[in-house]
Amino acid sequence: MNVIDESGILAIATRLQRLSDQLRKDGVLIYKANGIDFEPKWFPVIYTLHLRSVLSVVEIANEIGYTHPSTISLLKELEKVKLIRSKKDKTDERKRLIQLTPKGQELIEQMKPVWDVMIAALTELTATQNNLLLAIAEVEEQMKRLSMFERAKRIGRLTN
Amino acid sequence: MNVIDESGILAIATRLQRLSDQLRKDGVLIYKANGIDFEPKWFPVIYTLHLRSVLSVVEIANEIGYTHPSTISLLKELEKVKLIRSKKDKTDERKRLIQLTPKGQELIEQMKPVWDVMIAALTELTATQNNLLLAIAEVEEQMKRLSMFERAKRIGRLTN
DNA sequence: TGAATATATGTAGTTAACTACGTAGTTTTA
DNA sequence: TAAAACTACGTAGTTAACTACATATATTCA
Repeated sequence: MNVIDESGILAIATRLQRLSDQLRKDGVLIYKANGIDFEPKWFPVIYTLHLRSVLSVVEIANEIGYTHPSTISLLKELEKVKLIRSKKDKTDERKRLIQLTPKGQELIEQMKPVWDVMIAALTELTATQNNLLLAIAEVEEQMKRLSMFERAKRIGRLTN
Repeated sequence: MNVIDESGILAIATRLQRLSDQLRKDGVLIYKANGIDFEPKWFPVIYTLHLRSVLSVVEIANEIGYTHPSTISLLKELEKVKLIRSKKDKTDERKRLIQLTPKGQELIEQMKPVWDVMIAALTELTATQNNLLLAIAEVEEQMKRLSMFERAKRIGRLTN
């Protein structure tokens, strides 16, 4: 992938995605090597419920930064493997309240030492001159102030 | 997305992907605002052909770091909108040689000033304390030396 | 030189996110 | 207090990458 590396910042979206994919694939391998039946894509939901215990579908979606349909399909999977369960909110019939099952809580306890190993491996990987995690946070912050599109408009004085 | 931001490095794959998506979406808007009919996902192929002029399917796939089936589907789209064309390699009948059409070359000339604006906007966005592009390159380099999985094995002394 | 292996391309099906749209409750307001 | 607007959830269909498999041509080697 010479050309993409050399094209510099224009291909940054491609490179971000590729890096994300690679890390996620390694995540799968690490869980598997530890005998844990868990997919990295479930992490945001499970971790959120670990911290907040009972949340509605949309609350989870907001916490993890996904759309609610994406969240619903994750929740369906997690319900199927019995890591979470849900019940109607009695005070607001529109809402479905989600929480971990005992099995889900046990799995989290099993995963905690694996998470520690992952944190260590990731910290090692990203402890370079320019820290990736900090760089992401900084760029997210910059984008909150003014998106790439807004910046391009300003720079290029677009009519639109 | 409070929880994900707070969960730190464990959710780094999720955050990388989200950032990539946002940048790509803004890319679409910027092309559109400049009256250019171009999708950011086409960039790697088009930019590669711009630099190398004639390549086979697999050569392009390697340059852009995608699998060849993904590359084939991009090439199909690009052929449909007549930005590229292909012909059989006479010395090796297995190969299909791909190149830009005149329309493709014209479009590149049209896009160049837009690319400059994008480069400026992205440079502005990522010129923070920890430079995102450099951080990516550094992590890619680290992963080439030893993947996250290998590091986790070493750290956790896994049996597998 | 023919059999085995390797390479190039292609197809089918999967995945994990998305957008667009619909419905049912809840809240606000005229 | 009925209509309008909003909120929560769900479904259907799309997208952009992937893996697995199939086939045709080229190369290597016994």
